Amino acid sequence: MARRRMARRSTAAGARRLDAADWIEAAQDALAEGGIEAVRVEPLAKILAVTKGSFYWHFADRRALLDAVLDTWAHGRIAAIRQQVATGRDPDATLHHLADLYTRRANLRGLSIELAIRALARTDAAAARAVRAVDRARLKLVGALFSGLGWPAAGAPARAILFYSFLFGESLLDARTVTAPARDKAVRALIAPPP
Amino acid sequence: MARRRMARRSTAAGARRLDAADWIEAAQDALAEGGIEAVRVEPLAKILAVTKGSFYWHFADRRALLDAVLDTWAHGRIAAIRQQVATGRDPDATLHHLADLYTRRANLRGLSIELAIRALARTDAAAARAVRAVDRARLKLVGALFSGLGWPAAGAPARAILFYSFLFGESLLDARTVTAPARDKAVRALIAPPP
DNA sequence: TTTCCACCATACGGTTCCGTATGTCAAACA
DNA sequence: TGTTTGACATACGGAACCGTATGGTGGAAA
Repeated sequence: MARRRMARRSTAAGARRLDAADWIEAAQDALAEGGIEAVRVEPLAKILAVTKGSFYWHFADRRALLDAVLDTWAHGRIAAIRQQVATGRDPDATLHHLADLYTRRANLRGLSIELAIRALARTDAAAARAVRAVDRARLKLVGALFSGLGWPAAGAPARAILFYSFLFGESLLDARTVTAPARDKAVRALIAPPP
Repeated sequence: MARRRMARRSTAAGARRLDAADWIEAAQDALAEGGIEAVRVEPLAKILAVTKGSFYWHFADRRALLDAVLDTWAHGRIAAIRQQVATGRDPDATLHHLADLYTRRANLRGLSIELAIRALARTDAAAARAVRAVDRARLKLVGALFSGLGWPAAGAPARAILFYSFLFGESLLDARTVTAPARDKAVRALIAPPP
């Protein structure tokens, strides 16, 4: 439930008309809650309280919706990481904030979407492309943060890989087995300056 | 294609009869190559060159197959990690060997199955239980390896979490963006003894 | 040899979903 | 006010699957 730009156009009965963005947002919700196999045309239509006649007005087919979701996700994540590293905070605080977004479940919906897309990327070429674009941007920018922490040019990229791998990997481990103190300890070890 | 206990029973025409284990193995193949949505009764029957009449003889329903796959996977992974740490090698060599199994794609099929099951675990309770059992065993045993490397009792569990999070997370990143040298550098940093 | 049964084939009904074709209606427009 | 048109609803055909019911068969036991 991100921005709900309300009442852009509404009939007398208050029933809004939909556009492609509404379908994309509903698809992201389904992706977060049920994975890729929950992103289906007719169930989404039911959730949006319309029929699939609406869907096939806005999209050619289901594949077009998936591509739009991937495109929206990739552009959004790239814009987000650029914004995160441009806040003027020091690298240490920025990295801790980025880590919190995933490990502390500050953005559970975003995390679920990300994991679903990365799972899809193992078999879907378009998803793999979206992941590649996001990874390139993140590893570049986060690598610069580690450089700012004092890591040499030869070590910063590996540190950035370590950082992001941990964030995604940790969310795949059993949440009841990974205790919060151990997890936070791992995060601090990752963000620590070079010896 | 693990052990193909061949010709346990075969007809004159060479057409083997199947048992539940054959279906589980085929399901694992499908899981590795197409994710959970590829594990379907009729497509599997086609691959095994039988009809689904065979399937419903060995299993009550599709859910029973999934549960059997999860059970087989969990027991197999727990037995495997116990065997890995009991080889008599020093902790450093054992950890590097474990890391290679994932990061060097020495066991791509196993990795794909693992990721598919962990993705499923986000929405499926039985899969979550299987993941929990495996994580408990692995984190305990690998934590002991880090203790053997010299990490204190207060730091070894976090190190084990870091280790396994990295392995799974790294395989979710774009393979073309994560260079092999940077990846290996990250592995060495993870397995390094405490400062 | 006959019987038996594990294993599978065949056939079916039912559900869910995709995609298309076409009708409908309110709102913008002329 | 009549006409257009964007945004649906309705209805349909078809495919893919699930699960069941029941019949067939080959090999081992009796």
